[in-house]
Amino acid sequence: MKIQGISTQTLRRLPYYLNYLVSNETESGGYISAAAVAAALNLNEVQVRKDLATVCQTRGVPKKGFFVGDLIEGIRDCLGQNNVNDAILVGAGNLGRALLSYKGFEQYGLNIVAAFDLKEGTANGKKIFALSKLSDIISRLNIKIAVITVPAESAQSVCDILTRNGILAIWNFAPAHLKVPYGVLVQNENMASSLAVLSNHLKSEMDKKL
Amino acid sequence: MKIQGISTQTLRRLPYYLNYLVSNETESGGYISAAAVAAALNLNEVQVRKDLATVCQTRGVPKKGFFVGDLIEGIRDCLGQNNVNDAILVGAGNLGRALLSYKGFEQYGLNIVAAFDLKEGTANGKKIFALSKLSDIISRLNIKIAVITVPAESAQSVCDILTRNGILAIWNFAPAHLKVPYGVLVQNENMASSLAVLSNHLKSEMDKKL
DNA sequence: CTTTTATCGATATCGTTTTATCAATTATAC
DNA sequence: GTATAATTGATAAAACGATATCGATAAAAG
Repeated sequence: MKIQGISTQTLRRLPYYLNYLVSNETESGGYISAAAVAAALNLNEVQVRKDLATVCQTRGVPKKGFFVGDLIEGIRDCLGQNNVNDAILVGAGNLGRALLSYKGFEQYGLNIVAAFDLKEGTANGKKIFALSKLSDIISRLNIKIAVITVPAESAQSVCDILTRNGILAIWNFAPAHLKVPYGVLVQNENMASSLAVLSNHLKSEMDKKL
Repeated sequence: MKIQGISTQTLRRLPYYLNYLVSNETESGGYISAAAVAAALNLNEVQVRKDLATVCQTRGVPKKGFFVGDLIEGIRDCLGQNNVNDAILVGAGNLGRALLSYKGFEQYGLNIVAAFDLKEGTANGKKIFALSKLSDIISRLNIKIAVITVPAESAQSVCDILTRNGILAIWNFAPAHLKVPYGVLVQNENMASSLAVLSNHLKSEMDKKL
């Protein structure tokens, strides 16, 4: 299957397709058209067609659409949801603890196996390791994914430790732009950025009404 | 100030600038150049210059840069961080509770004043209201922002209730595309989408090494 | 006062993503 | 078997965002 060469934007839409396809699998009669998916998810039809064609092994059939089973399998393959990825989390503050207690990650293929903070402790019944043990544990467990939930000031230094020890993908919740070596991906999950967009929209909507 | 007509991407970068500018306000000597900010945040210089020029009242001064005070004020204005926005949260499952217990939102101008779920209860010492009271409370408190943390299946129906009652901005954590009336903004914060990007990157990096 | 130089602002170029268009294909109906 | 209609796949156009280039400006230095 074509795993590489999928645009980031397409990749971000795949979970939406998957969710819809799985929850409607039975009633779709085996095939579904790009137009139907687009209408359901409120997306552009051509965009959906291109996305689906990218991930689906089999071609779409005129007058019928794409075979739902192949679509689901193709998307799952691209997302790697069949093999759970082990990850570590650095920063056991408020947000870090909240994420640790969130049970929904495994469903998406992420398994947080260890958490770290400045000093040892426990949170939600899970052991928090001292930062000094970071390098050791990453390399021994051969971890490739890390979640960063430390304050912005320390994000880069934590990031440096991580990449030096072979981390390839970082899910960054700190409000800081991280510099990483080539080949390492940073996915920023900045609550503040999202709130920025929301809040600005709200403000201009309110202004309109004055 | 120019609140409307700011691109979404610029808007998402504003919190980064703000964070950097505030934490370096004293040592910057009053003025800072776009190049300096760009270097610190690992961004393109021209991009930063354009962004800063968009939000700053005063023009940048050759050989000096932008006046930091004006920058901070301009960004805060755009983000509406001076007036905390009251919000409600619907869905007190794992993720919802995690967000409720997260103390960092007010810092960014969001204040969750009430939470709702199918049935009443308490979480983290906060009262959870029954969904039936949603309409009433939204209109009485004149809430304009809502956070959705319900399962994908019920996201659209919750969303409909919200928009019917005057909600203008929705922060959607459910893996579902929401259809909203014109003028309502949905900001998707899909963990699954982010994980999709991370996981796919990891997969293709690992494939390279084989 | 003049020269130098850092910085901005504007314009142009480039690449990516989205959207539009249309011919090719094939199931379905007659 | 032929016509019809839905749907795809491919190509083109448009929109958007990021980056490069360069002249204009004003502070600083001589």
